Amino acid sequence: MTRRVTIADIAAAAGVSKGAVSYALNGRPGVSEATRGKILAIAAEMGFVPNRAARSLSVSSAQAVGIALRRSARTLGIEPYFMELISGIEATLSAGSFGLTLQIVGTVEEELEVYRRWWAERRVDGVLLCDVGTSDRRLDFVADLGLPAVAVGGPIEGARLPAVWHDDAEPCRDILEYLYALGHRRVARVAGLPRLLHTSIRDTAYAETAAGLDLESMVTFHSDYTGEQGAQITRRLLSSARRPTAIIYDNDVMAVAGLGVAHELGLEIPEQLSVVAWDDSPLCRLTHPALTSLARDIPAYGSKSAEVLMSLISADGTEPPNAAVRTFSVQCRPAQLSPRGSTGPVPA
Amino acid sequence: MTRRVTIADIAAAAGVSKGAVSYALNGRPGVSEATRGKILAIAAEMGFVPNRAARSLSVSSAQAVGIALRRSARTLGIEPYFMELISGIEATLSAGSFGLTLQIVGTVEEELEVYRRWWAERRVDGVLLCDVGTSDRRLDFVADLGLPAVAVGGPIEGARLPAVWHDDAEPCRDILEYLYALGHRRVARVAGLPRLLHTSIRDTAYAETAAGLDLESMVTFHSDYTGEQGAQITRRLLSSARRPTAIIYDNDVMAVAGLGVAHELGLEIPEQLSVVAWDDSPLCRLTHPALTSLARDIPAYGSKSAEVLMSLISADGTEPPNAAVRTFSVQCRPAQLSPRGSTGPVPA
DNA sequence: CTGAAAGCGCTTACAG
DNA sequence: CTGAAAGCGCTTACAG
Repeated sequence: MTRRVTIADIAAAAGVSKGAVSYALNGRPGVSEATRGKILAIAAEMGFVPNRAARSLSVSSAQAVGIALRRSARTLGIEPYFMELISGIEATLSAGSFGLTLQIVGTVEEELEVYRRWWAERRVDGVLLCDVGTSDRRLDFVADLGLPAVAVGGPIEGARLPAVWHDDAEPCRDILEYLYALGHRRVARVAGLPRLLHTSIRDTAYAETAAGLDLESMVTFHSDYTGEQGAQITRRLLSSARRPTAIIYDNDVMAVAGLGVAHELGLEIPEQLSVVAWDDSPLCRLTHPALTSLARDIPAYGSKSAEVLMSLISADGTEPPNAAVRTFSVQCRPAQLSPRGSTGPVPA
Repeated sequence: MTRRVTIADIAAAAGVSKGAVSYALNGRPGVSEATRGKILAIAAEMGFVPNRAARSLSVSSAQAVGIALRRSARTLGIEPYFMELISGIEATLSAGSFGLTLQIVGTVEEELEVYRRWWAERRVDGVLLCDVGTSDRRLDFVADLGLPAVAVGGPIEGARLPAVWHDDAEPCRDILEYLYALGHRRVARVAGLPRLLHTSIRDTAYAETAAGLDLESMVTFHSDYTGEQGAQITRRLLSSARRPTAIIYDNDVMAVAGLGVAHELGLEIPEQLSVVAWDDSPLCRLTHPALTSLARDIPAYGSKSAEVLMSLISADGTEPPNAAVRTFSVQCRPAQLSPRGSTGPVPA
């Protein structure tokens, strides 16, 4: 545990001032190429790594972004979505030598408080907002705070911050038309939390598509994404008089749970029931039969979000209220239908 | 976006020195109760939040701990284990107003490099080492570095750092004796990565327990924890001449995959095959029948690890090479058998 | 109990 | 191109 080497040590060893060392290290003008090379060599030899706190204090930036997650431990664990998203985010951040600070919160109020504190402390330079809601207090809050932020979800009308999103409507149309082509006329959907933006976008898309097809029924039940609710709703659906011949689930966890219920009731899949899952995690390939799903590249989605946030942060210093940057909206590739064993034609 | 308030502002408003403000804010002696109260009131009114970087630079501590995860995006996502662990860790850290810095790495070399950099930068005050191996380079590396660290796993012989762990041997005995009591004589195990410490501990425990019972066979296949390998090994096991009547999986993901294969082969569960999973995530209740599992409180495990690390960090300043603290070993409650529908007696 | 000052390790105008 | 100096916002001995 030797003493940490600082720019003062390098300056002494190189026989120059600390300022010169800083210029050399940061690749800025102010030193000749000769001294720059010498300084760099000495720094490398001494194993110099700049102290973050000192740098942050000087440039008034944390070189870190934050994510506050408002989900319970068990919900977070079971949803492959978040870990995949975080993987993508983290990979991009660390490539830009940004750190990722994570905090789990219980309520919106707590979440807002975390943002306020992080920003006041300068613990982060910006945040990523997950689980965007239809009417989301956080959006205005961070904008008012002046905290750089990117919404991971959208599109958001009248946004005061950039959003990274993918079209949820198109995949909804795809899957419904696919099921229709397979002969399904009674389709049910186990949807996510109604307060989430993408749930409401899907609600609308399904309703509009259904209106254009002569379906016998298209019912939707909202849930909290847990396997418990997925199973419970499925049980109710499958016990009804004219039960659906196909069920679409808004996440993979509920689809797996629904499949379990179908097995429990002795239904043959896909002969007696077709099942579709959103979010093609490996979970979908674990079941028998494997689940037909709507696959998105979630790590790429996280990556893109991090990228936009980093550009927002670096842009922020130069021209603060840049409307063009703020309302920047990036659309990712929509979910693709990935048909597997859990869907099939309705027997004549 | 008003200017951030600093202790200088408070000092000016209160008519005292910056030093007095610092003493008052940190609850240290050096100010009278009267001025302390006045300073605190002004600070609260002005919405003061101390700048992290400045504090870190002064006290030479980051008020943050780091976790480097060496797993792929998809493996991380599918394993509820990590998110649950992180939830527990994070809850405890933020209660102590420590931040959590997360990084995902590809190789051990990268991981070691991350530790070196984090410590040199003072980006973290300590790290949590997950996925402890039987022969783990990281242990000596961080000890040599002088970087405070806690191993999340153990027990570790000749440890130079504290370990938080739970006994894996006892649950192994429990489950094997339970299966034996149900009449199972041909038991198979789909184990985790052989390089991981807990895998080898379980290997030994099963072997020793099996030796004391008159089993016909007790085979073990090692895997990488993915559903793919779980399914593949299960297929092989169930296609063999004298196939096992019970299979124990080292994680829940493989157990779910194994159950899928059993369904695929038309086996009745538990009549023709009993299935046991380690790690009782909600995943185990999603299947039909629900999986008998070995349940641990993983968030609590993470919590405890974070707690030990924080105490190690605060102890570190006072008496650096404290052997008693360093080799501190905390044993958590071992996994408990949670019987559900996937296990049953062997038909006569 | 209180104030003035130095220091943590960087960055960045500002003179030479 | 280079050096000396001030400053980022805290903490902490050190005198009064």
